[in-house]
Amino acid sequence: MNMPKKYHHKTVETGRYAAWKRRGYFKSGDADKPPFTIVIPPPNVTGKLHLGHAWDNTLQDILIRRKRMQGFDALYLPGMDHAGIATQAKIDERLRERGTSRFELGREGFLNEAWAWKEEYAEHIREQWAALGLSVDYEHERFTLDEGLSAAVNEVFIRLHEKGLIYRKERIINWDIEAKTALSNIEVEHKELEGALYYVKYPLEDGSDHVLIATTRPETMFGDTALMIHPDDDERRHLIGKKAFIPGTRVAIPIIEDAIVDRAFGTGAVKVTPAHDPNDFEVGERHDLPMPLCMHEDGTMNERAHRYEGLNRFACRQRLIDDLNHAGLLVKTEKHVHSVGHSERTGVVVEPRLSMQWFVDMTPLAEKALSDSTAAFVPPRFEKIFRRWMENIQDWCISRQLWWGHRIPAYYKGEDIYVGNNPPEGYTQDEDVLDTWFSSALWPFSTLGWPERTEAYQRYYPTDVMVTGYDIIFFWVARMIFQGLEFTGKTPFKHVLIHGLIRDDQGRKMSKSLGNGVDPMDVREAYGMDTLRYYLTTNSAPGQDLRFEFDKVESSWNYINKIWNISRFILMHVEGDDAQSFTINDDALTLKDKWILTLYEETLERVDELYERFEFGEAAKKLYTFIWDEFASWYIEAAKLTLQQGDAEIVRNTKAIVATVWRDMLKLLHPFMPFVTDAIYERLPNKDAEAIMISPWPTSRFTKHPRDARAFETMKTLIGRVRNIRNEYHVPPSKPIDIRVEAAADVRDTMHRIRDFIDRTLNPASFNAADKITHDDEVITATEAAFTVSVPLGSLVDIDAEITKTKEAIERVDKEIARAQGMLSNPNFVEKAPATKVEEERRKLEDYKAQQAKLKNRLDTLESHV
RNA sequence: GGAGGAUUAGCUCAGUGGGAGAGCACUUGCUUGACGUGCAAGGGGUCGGUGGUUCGAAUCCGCCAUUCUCCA
Repeated sequence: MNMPKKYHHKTVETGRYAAWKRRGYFKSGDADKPPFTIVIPPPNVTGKLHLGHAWDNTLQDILIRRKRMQGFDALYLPGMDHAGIATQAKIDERLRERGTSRFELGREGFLNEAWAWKEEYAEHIREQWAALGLSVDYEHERFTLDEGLSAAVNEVFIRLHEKGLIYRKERIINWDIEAKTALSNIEVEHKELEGALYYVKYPLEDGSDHVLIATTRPETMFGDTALMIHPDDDERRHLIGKKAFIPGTRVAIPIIEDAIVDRAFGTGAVKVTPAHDPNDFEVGERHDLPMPLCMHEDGTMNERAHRYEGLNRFACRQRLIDDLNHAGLLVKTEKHVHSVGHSERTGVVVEPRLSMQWFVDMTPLAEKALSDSTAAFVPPRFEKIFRRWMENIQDWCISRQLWWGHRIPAYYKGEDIYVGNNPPEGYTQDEDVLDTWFSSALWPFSTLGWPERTEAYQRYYPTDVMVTGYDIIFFWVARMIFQGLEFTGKTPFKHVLIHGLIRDDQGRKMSKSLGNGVDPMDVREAYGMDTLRYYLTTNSAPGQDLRFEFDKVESSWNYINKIWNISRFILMHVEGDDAQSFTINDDALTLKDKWILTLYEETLERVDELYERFEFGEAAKKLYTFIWDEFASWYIEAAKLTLQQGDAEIVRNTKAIVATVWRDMLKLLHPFMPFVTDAIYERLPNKDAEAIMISPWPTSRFTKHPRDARAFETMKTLIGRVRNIRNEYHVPPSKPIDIRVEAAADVRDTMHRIRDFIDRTLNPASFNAADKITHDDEVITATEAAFTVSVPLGSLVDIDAEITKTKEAIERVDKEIARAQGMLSNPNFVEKAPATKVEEERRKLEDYKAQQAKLKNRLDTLESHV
């Protein structure tokens, strides 16, 4: 026995992962077992994993480790995502620091840089997976830009195009002026901002009057191609067909009518900028208006803005407003709160911009997803979120003006477009790449070899559980579902386990800008990865956010330290024993043995059920209570005596029970804390496998003894009541006390059976038990249904205080009796409530009545003393 | 505007039809040979408000309040 007194996480964890990997424990492929598959949500190759990854991945590892132990061919498939915009931005930054740029390097040179970057960061990520203890099968590791996965992306693009579900059109898209690429709708975050509504005069061409327009974006006036009023606008009806000048210019635009105008907003007349606003674009199409852009791709004004050319859009707005004001064309400015789109990637205000892009026609795909998806969301409420989004789906802009990604398999020659894998001579490929999520959507099957019908694909697809945060249900889960159904005919996973987000100790989202992030590797350094894993996965309810608190991390550490010390105690007694000696002899079971084995069975059943329902917090809590409050605090304490004094067979049997129960508890804990359980398991003389992670998951094995279990619970209560008396009256444990117990024969018999334990826990000077006990001295009494225990404390006894306490106890019991009688005298309850409930209430009522009688006697005795 | 979450002990959170729970914090005592990062005992809550369903509601339903999030 050379276990240190204190749990030392570094010693425990160092080298352990490498050994598991070396021995091939993570490998899948045993065809004799049923498959169980989880694909990792591929982290971006941009950098480090954060606490969110640690949480998400640990949940996956918990599921996988348990299923592996349960005899499944468990495949936990790892991989990474190329993360187009994010990675390209990082590489651009690196190049800038080096004094160069991707434009200087050219596309090929840039891609070489990008792949070097990927190799570097992939290695970082693998190191972090190892630190997390993830039992991933590296032989199946994939990257979204791998050859096979790229082939899958091309296949999907080409097939959707053939079906007419992918099209190329000039439309208003969300333009990120910083990344200089299109974004999809869900990559835009809407924020309420206080802006202004500017009231601007557009002079009529004939000089007779002007039209007053209210706009939040005056700088786009250089892209105006009409003014618009409502057909029912009688006051301004005469203006229709006339022309007005864009203020400050000699550019005349027509005044048109369209029912889309909201007459209640602003002045009831609006400007139309078809190339910079989605609604105006529709108007432009309806009225066949020209659609000029007035900005460059970087958000600066173009030549149409005349003297404002080159200014960025906001600087232009400011200057323009000043100038209009001086020219008397600005009538007024009102504060105006409105929703402004920001790039989810770069944070800049998104510019709606007319642009030629590729789109997926979502309608038929969404319909199929809604009717055919069999994904069971956990918790179920998240399914509603998925469905609502699908029901209100919009077409998906999938082209990105980037270099790092899957280049679109479309080729051009003059006006001709070819989409496919083998372009004819003389065609040049589209410069753009696809949205990263376009390839992520295929992840559950592209990683398994699709579109080839590989062995892995046929064996492991569809996958079993997808674990991810609620923040990417739209981005990812929904898209995997419709692409899976479209291309494999199956929902790509049976369950979707949704977890929340990690927040800081004040409930704020962790973010770089706030600087409130916590690095999982720092937590590992201070507390160990088992502590972090346990903390993350057991401290919130499914789907709920988690507030990161070091106090709780610490209490998780304390728990593992407790587990360490329980193990230490057990190993002190059993280490080196012959493996054969751990067979439990049912004929030699003591009361406490029957109690703990009964509790063990109940715990195992319940924990398994909770695991199966993904209720890890509850499962862990159940284990915690069993291990700490029952097994350690009572069973081991009682076993200490047996191990010292019992006869040889009882000692052997006690060791067998302790070792068996504990080995199984380590197994139930293993998915949460793989390192420490592995380290302890390997020292056990009764281990049943080479390593805990490949050992069999415990199943029901003991007979339950409910009556003995209840009898032992009564003894726990008895001991508790006497301890309470000692504490209340400040009688130190070292001072022996007389103990008298009034109880029926069966209870007295039980007490007799655990007399040594009573002696040890209560330190009695004398111990008397009888049917009826009368006292002629001053005693402190505790009354239960099954017994009355009294301790004579002489002058310490305050009769008045005892009377008060007894009266309070009677009041409590009276209340309970009233409650139970109320229920039982209600015919509706007796008829409608389950029979077990009714029976339970009857039993309680009898217990309370018994207790009440004893308390009343006690009160009489006390009062006669006064 | 629509949808959803949260509201339970000082703090952070579980629980979810049938006697209010945990961790931390707090009080008292303890050199009990696994653990003082521990052991023993204890104090502390009209489960946001309100109406309803039910024999019975912290738990289910309606409304209100506060707060957070997503969507438009």
